[in-house]
Amino acid sequence: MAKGPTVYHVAERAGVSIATVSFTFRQPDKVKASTRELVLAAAEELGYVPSASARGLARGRTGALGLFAYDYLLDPADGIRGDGQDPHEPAAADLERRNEDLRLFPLYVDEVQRGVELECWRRGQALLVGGGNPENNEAVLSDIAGRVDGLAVFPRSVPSEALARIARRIPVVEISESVHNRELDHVTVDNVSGVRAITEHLIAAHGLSELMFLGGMPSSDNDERLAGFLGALSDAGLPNTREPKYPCGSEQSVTEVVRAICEQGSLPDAFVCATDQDALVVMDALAAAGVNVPRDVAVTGFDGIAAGRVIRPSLTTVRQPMEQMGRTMVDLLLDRLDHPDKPPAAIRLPVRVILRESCGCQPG
Amino acid sequence: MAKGPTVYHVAERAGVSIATVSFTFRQPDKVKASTRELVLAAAEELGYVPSASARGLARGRTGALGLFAYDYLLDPADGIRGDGQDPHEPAAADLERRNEDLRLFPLYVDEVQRGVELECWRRGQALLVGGGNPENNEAVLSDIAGRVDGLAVFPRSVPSEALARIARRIPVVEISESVHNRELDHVTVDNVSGVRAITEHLIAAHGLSELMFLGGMPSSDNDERLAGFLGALSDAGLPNTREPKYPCGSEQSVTEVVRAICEQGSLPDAFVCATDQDALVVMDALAAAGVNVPRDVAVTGFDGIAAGRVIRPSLTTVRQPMEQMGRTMVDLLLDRLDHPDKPPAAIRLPVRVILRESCGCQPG
DNA sequence: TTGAAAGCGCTAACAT
DNA sequence: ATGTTAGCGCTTTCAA
Repeated sequence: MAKGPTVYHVAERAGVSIATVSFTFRQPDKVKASTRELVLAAAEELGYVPSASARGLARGRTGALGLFAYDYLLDPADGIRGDGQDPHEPAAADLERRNEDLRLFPLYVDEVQRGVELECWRRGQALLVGGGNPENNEAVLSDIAGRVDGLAVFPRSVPSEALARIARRIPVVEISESVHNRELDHVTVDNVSGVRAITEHLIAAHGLSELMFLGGMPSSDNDERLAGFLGALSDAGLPNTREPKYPCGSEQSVTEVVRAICEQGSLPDAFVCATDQDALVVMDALAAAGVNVPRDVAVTGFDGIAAGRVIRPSLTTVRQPMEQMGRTMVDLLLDRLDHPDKPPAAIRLPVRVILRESCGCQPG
Repeated sequence: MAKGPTVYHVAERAGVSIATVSFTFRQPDKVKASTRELVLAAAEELGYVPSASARGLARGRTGALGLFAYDYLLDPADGIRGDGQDPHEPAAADLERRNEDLRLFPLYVDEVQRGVELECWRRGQALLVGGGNPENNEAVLSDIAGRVDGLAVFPRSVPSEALARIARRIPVVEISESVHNRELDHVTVDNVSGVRAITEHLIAAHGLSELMFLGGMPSSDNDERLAGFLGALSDAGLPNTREPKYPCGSEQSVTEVVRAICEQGSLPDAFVCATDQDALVVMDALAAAGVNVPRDVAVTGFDGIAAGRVIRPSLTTVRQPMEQMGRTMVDLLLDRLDHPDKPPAAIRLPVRVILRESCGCQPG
């Protein structure tokens, strides 16, 4: 029992060759029914479980895909735990609070991951998941890379040199961030139309005119969202009066921006945020400043994370088809395996505006 | 580029033997510094990524662990999608609604999974995740089994014969459900103390006396929780007036039980529920019947899922250390690999009562 | 329809 | 300190 039965054991037991055992499992029709029964029975009795390592080696394919995501709970600054003590007692207070704050809902990443999982299982692929803090990032990543036929990654979850290296060996698909690496396959959403539509809604349905785009690190997604915003403004003949305030880098947090605006008493009519998480932060900051949403100012997000449905006021947003994006990543990977030489694909999925309370609507 | 560089290529390029290449990666100290540089450089230039299949085969260990969980979104009854149509357009309305209902928060499974992930990455183990609907369950499961050194499973996520078979070959650890299979390692929590404590709280702090235990499928966890409940009652000298009403099987849903009670106008002082999810259902049913919590009746849960913090009234519950449970599963697995002959372990982790609004307390 | 045999890429004795 | 070599368990021609 130490080492587990192999094809050899099964073959011996069934009185056939190892090739026949292999055939029985991979191409059951190629063996006579009676032989098949024999082999299957032997395998059953022995508790035979094929070794994926051996199979992978022999076939040159592992039959597994990988997913690598950053862990938004692990702050790069302070690593995975508060102290290096007992690995099982995470610096409780601190970590707990973080969990309370951030882990409330399935976020963007989780929902995409779910899509990846479901599609992998459906297509008979094993799925390896990786992640973690920047310290062991690369180790985990290249370990995974050696185990899979293709890799799905979230942007920035891994240094781009490491990614490039891996992409030389196996197909890699990146979600969003379409500009980042033009050699890779990508799946994105229609950021421009989404933000354009939600902005138009604010203007047309609520008669708002002084809108401010806010949030996020610069990224190609956010650039596109901003473009959609500006497009809607100009279509409506409105000036972008808040021009200097959009995508703020890390040196100026969203919270601080909002606080400053509140203190100056110079609220816009609406904050059009680059992501739902930004919008949540904005709403928190507004609440802290005693500003009422949507009465005093409207707020919109982008993503459609679950939290937006639950908070009060509920968040008007642009929903990305996250599960489908995950599934599409798997599609692309599997497709790429069969067609290594196709030009890089950039699938762009549609989005949907979801009107809730934070813009001033009163959803049913 | 088609097949990717191997040790042989690296060795040739660096002008050393393949063994030296191997050593360079596995035991860097065993090779002269200069040689090491040489090899590393060659590997870098070639874009070498070690094949985990080959390594696994040679070493007799894959270096990966598996996690298998049921997917609570996939109803066994109707499978993964409403129609068998386009795999990318899940029967939208239906699936969406489910997501709205169930996918609001990270549930028990998610939080445990998170612990497993973090611990795996920390310990340098790759992680394979499996799940899915009952149809491809077994296929996915045995596929995973062939790829890993050990497997963590949620109870009932897989037929027990299949599990037994796998357990013959690799260590398997089950979370909770300690009675189910006594050969396997288990990690559980102190269900009895938890429910006892929360029940005592209802009695002592709120002066309630007619309590009703409710919910869940029968399971060893729920049995223990019920035992804690009954223990607290008898300690307090209270009769279990609601005896016939506890763990209701599938033939009588929790919702129906609550509705019936409301219609009869025979509310107890409190519903002590077997899980948070049961408690949420109970609270929904009560709300639908116009019953106010906690004024008319108190409700408590068990688990400590995030949703309980967010709903109103917030849910008084017993929190399981879910992340830690996941980490512990990994511990057990890794430990078992080194000590195959140790007797089966059953780690029981402590729980914590969390007082919130649904019992009548006024937290924070 | 089945068997024989040559690898797949790497590790780990064992030699040198 | 490094090289030689024999597998690890399976797939897959090619023969029989």
